[in-house]
Amino acid sequence: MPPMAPRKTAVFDPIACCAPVRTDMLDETQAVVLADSFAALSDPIRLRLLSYIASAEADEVCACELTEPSGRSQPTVSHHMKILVDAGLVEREKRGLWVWYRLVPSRLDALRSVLG
Amino acid sequence: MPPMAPRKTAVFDPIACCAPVRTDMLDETQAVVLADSFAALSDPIRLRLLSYIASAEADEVCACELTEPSGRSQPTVSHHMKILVDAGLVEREKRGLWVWYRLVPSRLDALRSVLG
DNA sequence: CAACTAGATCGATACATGTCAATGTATTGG
DNA sequence: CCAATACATTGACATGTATCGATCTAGTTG
Repeated sequence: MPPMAPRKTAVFDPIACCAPVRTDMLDETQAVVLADSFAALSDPIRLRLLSYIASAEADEVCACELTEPSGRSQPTVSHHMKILVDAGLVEREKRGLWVWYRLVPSRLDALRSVLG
Repeated sequence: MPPMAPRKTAVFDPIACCAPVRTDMLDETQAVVLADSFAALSDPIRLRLLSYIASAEADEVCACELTEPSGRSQPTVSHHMKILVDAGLVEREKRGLWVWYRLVPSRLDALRSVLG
């Protein structure tokens, strides 16, 4: 049996905004929530969709603009956008026939801070 | 057809350390690499294992110490640690019978900066 | 070398996920 | 109200992933 190192106690702020992965041990519940967020980023198509919106001049992008650059069918893009929206990384707004997507920067910042 | 917004051109530094998701559109290859990294973080057990190592007093943790707090079998823990190591987030060193794991902070920082 | 041990690998199973054609739904315009 | 349109949902399929018991591998110790 190798030597035991002492461990810090886990003190956690339930606000999802800044779970300190690198300073305290995550409990089961926090881990599930965070894993879901990272799962939304774990697909190349979704990363490209997110990046496409983020890199647009305008702060929102029409859904009709996403199908072609992603190289996937319309239902597939719709499916992936739903995952990004459900993860809270993107906001969806329907205006008339069209749907517009916007980033939710605070959520991206939150995820970023989790890695710090 | 809704109004078209002009788009920035994608200029990319192939060094994985700082792909700017929020300022330029990712190409296929970058997206796959990054998606793999986030996939390593997309499981609650792996997040807890990572967090366990990160929150330890010592800068390395014995594999034998990981099975019990994770609540999974030894083969399952070994499987998840391999994924973290393959993703470059954790380093593995075998000394005698035991295996020791260390974080790779630069990789975590890199992933963090991707969200910025 | 033989017995023991820590961890990796294998094989099997159950479940999750990406994908698209087909169809459904809501909104607009004639 | 009817035809057209933009997007969502459904159904089906293939692939990927988490899990664990059983076994293998490599290092240690007598």
